[in-house]
Parts: sequence; C-alpha cells; structure tokens
Amino acid sequence: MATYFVSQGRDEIPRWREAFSAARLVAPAQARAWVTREDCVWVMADVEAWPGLVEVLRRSGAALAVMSYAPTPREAFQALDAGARAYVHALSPPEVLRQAALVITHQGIWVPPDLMARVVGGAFQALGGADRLREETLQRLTERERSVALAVVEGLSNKEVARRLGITERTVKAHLGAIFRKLGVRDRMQLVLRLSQREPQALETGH
Amino acid sequence: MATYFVSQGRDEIPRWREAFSAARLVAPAQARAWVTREDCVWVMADVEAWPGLVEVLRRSGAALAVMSYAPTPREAFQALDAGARAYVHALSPPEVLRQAALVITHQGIWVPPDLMARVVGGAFQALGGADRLREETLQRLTERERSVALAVVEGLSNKEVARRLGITERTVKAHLGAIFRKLGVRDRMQLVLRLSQREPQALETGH
DNA sequence: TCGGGTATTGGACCGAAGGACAGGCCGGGG
DNA sequence: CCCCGGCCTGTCCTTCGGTCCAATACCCGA
Repeated sequence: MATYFVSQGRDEIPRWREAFSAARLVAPAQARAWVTREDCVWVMADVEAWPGLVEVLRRSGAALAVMSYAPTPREAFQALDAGARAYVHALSPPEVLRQAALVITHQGIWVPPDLMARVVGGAFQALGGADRLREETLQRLTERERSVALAVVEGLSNKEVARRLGITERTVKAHLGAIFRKLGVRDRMQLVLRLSQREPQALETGH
Repeated sequence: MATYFVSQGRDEIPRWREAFSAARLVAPAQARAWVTREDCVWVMADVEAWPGLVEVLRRSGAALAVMSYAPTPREAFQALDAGARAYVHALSPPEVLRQAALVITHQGIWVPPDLMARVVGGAFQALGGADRLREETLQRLTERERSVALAVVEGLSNKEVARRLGITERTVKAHLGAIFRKLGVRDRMQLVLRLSQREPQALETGH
C-alpha cells in the first residue's frame, strides 16, 4: 500500500512528512494515473478543483483524505461528498494523521472531533431534525389550519390561499389568527421562518 | 479495554458474538455504571430510549456503536447525533464488526458504505448547495440592498430594518422595491423563499 | 341535551407593505 | 459640464395583513 500526497506546489507539510516518511509527493495529473485501490492519498485543499480530483481518485477505490490549513464544516462536507473519507487540519500532529490513515484504510471516516459535532449536527438537522420539528409544530394545528399554514409557507397571499381552499379570504384570516396564537408567532413572516427550520427568530430586542 | 453489548432482552447476536468472543452482555442500567473511557460499547437500536442512553454513555468517553436490524439513514443520523461513532447492521459479518470496532476506537466514524452516500449527499446538498445559489442571487444587489434583503429574510419588518440600518422606513421601501425588480419577485414573502433555498415558487397560475 | 372545539363568514378598523411620482446628495466618467 | 447610478428622503394612495366583535353551523363527548 502506497501513500501519496497531492499538492499544488511542492509544499512539504512537516507534520505530514513526519507521519508518513515513505510517502510520495505527486502532482494532480500523476495521481490520476498512479493511484490504485490499495493506496492512501492525501489531497491538499489548495489544489485547484480538488473536489473533482477527489471524485476521480475515489473511483480507483483508494482511501482519500483531504487536508486544509483552514478547516470549515462546509469544506468538510464538500470533501466527504466528493468521496474523501477524512478531512483534517494540515498541521495536525503526526499521531493524528496516522490515526486518520488507519481509520480510512478500514472503511472508516475521520473528522476532527470539534468539526464532528457541527458536521453531524448540521447533517442531522438537514435530513431529519428539521422535518421532525416542523411536523411537531404542524401537529399542534387542526387539519384546516395546517392546510392554510402550508399554503402560506409556500408564499401564497391570503387571497390565493382562499382560492386554493375554496373559502373566503376572511376565513383564511381567521385560521391564520388561530395559527399565530397557537404557535406564538406574530405574523406570516415568522411563520415561514418557524416552519423552514432556521434559528428561533431574529426579532428586535430594543423596541 | 472491555467490550460491552447493551440490549433490551437477552438476545445473542450470533455474528456479533463471533466477532467479540470476550465481550460482556449488559442491561442498559448496568452499562451506565460500568462503562469507562477505554471501553467499546455496542447498543442495539431496540433498547427503549437508546438515543438517551448513548448520550449518557458518550460522556464516559467510551467508543459507541449502534446496531440495528433495519438500518435507515434517519436512524443513522440519530445515532451519530447522540454521540455514537458507528451505525451498523446487526447482522453484519464479524470482519465488518471488528473493522468498525477498530475504526471507532481510533476516533473514526463507521457507517455502511451505501448509507454513507445518502447521508453525506443529502447533508451536503442541504448545507452547501443551497447557499451557493443564495450568494449568486445576493450578488446581483448593491451593498445596501443586500443589507436590507438579509434583514428582511430574518423576518424583520420595514420599520425594524430601518432602525437597524439607521435609515428611514421610506428608504427601506425604496431599496425593497429595487430588490423586487431586480430579482423578479413580487413581495418580501417571495424574497425569503428565494433566499432560503426551496422550490422555485408556488405562485398561482390562474389570473 | 349542553358545552366546547372546529369551520365558516361578516363587518369594521388600523397598521404594514408596496407602488407612483418627485425630489435631494454624491462620485465617476464621457 | 452633464449624465448616470447608488443612496436617501418625502407625500399620496392602494392593497394587503391582522385583530376585535359577532354570528351560524357541525360534530362529539360528558
């Protein structure tokens, strides 16, 4: 099993070299040709179009890790989505780098613990969490109120909601009033924010 | 390092026992008391309130894995969110289980490859993809218009936006008018929908 | 049978939102 | 110098959104 390091320039990352003394430094183009399924490849996030490179290399079956000097949750996602199985700070201690290598060569995923929380938290919210909250919120409404709320959240005006549901605009307003009371929101704006995930609300504090 | 298995009943998972012959089967209550930071704990997803249990055990610093007979992306998130570092099918082959154990005891995360794609894919799209569009949209506005738009999307009223930016409510309306024209939306509702990802828009067709 | 929740509508009222029309100031080009 | 675009403001007016006070009708459990 060979270990490769792909970077834009010829940077030697000291900690990294310390961790993998037998590794080879290659250019993006070479990587595409040389890498095989048994290899472990480290890609610096300063390589242009690195997500594309990672995606290509992934097809070879190799274990891929992305390194960044300024890790962000977003970039972490980008890396994982492209097929990398690790996302680490470029200046991580050699023990950490070796640990990550061990993990990814065993089909595992390695992300710094601090990023982990945010990554998983974000992902969870994105997939299930937000929906669940939304559902719970909607369950507090009656059937009719739910219809109205959902229509309003689509951006329809009261008149449009009325047409869609075959009732008077007046009735829509009545339902909306009930919805606002039950959910404790002040207007339709806050309603869509509530039902579209997102922080509690960004109301002004000092009147 | 001890390996524990937490389950509701006294089920013996054959593949699991095969993988960890020296492991101990414990009840949820015992687990809370016995587990230490060096241990590796496997929790069956049929234990009632398993997410809570996982969260408690996580504080001990132990490596946690959740096993399910019917894995779903959603449950996977729930497990990871609770603090588990692995989520595997209860009937996985012993090699896989041992591999997962190796990974999680080295701070890695282990999720079945097929679930991985759906999990990361969905999350990335939700986190990163949407904002890119949002940024592109915002770039079409002038600096001031951007400020107004962002404030409006937070749910602030014109008056509140005016206070925040230190300008007149009239001016806020002027900026908003320009924003609506530029982005081709009819009102603030459509604006928040546009800037909060989500489908094109659900305008009425007729009339 | 009565009370309570739900669905529906009416009218009146008022503040928020948005458009029309008109200006003001400033800075960068042609 | 003039013109244009960004930014800021004003007045007038219309529509929309939300609330209050009622009222009718249905259904359902006590």
